[in-house]
Amino acid sequence: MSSSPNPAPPYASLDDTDRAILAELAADGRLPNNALAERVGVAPSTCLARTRALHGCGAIRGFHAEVDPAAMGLPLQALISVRLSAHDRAVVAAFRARSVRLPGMVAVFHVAGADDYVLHVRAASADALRDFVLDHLAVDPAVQHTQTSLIFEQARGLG
Amino acid sequence: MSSSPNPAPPYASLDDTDRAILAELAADGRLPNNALAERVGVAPSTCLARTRALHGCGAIRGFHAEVDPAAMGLPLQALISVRLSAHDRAVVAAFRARSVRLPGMVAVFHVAGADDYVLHVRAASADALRDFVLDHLAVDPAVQHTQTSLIFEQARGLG
DNA sequence: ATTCAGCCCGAACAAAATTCGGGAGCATTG
DNA sequence: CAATGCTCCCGAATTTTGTTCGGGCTGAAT
Repeated sequence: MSSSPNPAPPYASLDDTDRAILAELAADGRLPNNALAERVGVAPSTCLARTRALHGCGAIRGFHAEVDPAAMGLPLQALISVRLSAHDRAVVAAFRARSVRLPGMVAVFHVAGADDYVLHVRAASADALRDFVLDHLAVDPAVQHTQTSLIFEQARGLG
Repeated sequence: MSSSPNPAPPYASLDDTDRAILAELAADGRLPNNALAERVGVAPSTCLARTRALHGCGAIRGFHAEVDPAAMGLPLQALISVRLSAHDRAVVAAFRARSVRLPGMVAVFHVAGADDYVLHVRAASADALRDFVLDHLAVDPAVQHTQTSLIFEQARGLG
C-alpha cells in the first residue's frame, strides 16, 4: 500500500519543482501539503500528485521521525567496520540481508576500501554492545575482522 | 513553535505508550495521529498530547523524508574518516560546527579511536567528491589526515 | 473522608488531505 | 493550417484528520 513498486527507473525527468519538494520534505517531513505547495509554487492538488509520484517512483523512500536514541533506552551508538573473509556476491548479499535485521541496527554501509561494511548500531550499554559484536558478528563465518568505534556525538548535516 | 526548548532533562519517565509512539513514528513518520492512537491504545487527543510532549522534551528531534540521493543529483556517497591535529575542546567543537554546514553533508559522527570524526557525505560525481575533500577538509589546519571510503550501497536498519 | 493533581477520554470545531471535472499549453497529424 | 490527442495544472467540493475543550476517573496527600 505504500512503498516503491518500480524496479528503479533512472530518475528521468525531475524538474525544479520536484527537487524543491524533495528538499522541503527532507528538511521537514511533516510539512503540510498545502504549505509545501505554497513554498514550491504550485496548487495543493498538483503538489500532492507530485509528491505521490516521487514516492511511487522511489525518489522518496519513506518518512521517519528522528528519535533521540537515549529516549528509547539505547544511549550508546557505534560504528563497526567489518571485513569479510570472502567477497563473492552471494556472501556479500547474505551478510547485508542479515545485518539490516540485527537488533539496534541503524544503517548498513557497503563500502570500498580495506573494510567491506560499516555498521551503525545502537546499544543499551557497553555490555550490550560487546554482546552484539560477539553474538552477531564474531560468530559469523563470513566475518573475518571487526573494529568498533564508539560514537561520542552525532549531528545531522544540513547540506 | 517547533523544536526543543528544554536543556535536555534526563529522560525521566517514558512509559510503554511513549516508547510505542516513538517506535511507530520512527518506522512511519507520517502515520496519522488517529491511526497512531489506535496502534498504541489511547485516544487521539491523548496521543496528540503525548506526541507533543515527546517532541517538546527532545525525544523526537524532527521528521524527515528519506530521499534517494540519486534523485537529487547526488548519486555518490562516501564515509570520510578524519583525524584532527589537535584535540582540545575548542578545536573539536569548531570542526563539528563547520562540518555540519558543508554542502552534501548527511551526518557527522564524533568517534572514539584512531580517527576523530567520520563524515557521511553525498556528491554529484567523483570529481565533486575529490573537490569536497580538497576544498573543505585538506585545507583545514585542524585536519591532519582523511581517508575516504566510497559507499557502494546503503540500507536502513530495522532494529 | 475530602481535596487535589494528573491523566484520560469523547464530542465539537477547525484545518488539512483528497477527489474530480474542466481548461490551458503543446506536439503530432491529417 | 487546423484538428486531434496528450499532459499537466488548477480550484471547488467532499472526506478525512488534527486540535481544542470540558468533564470524569484514579490515586496520593491532608
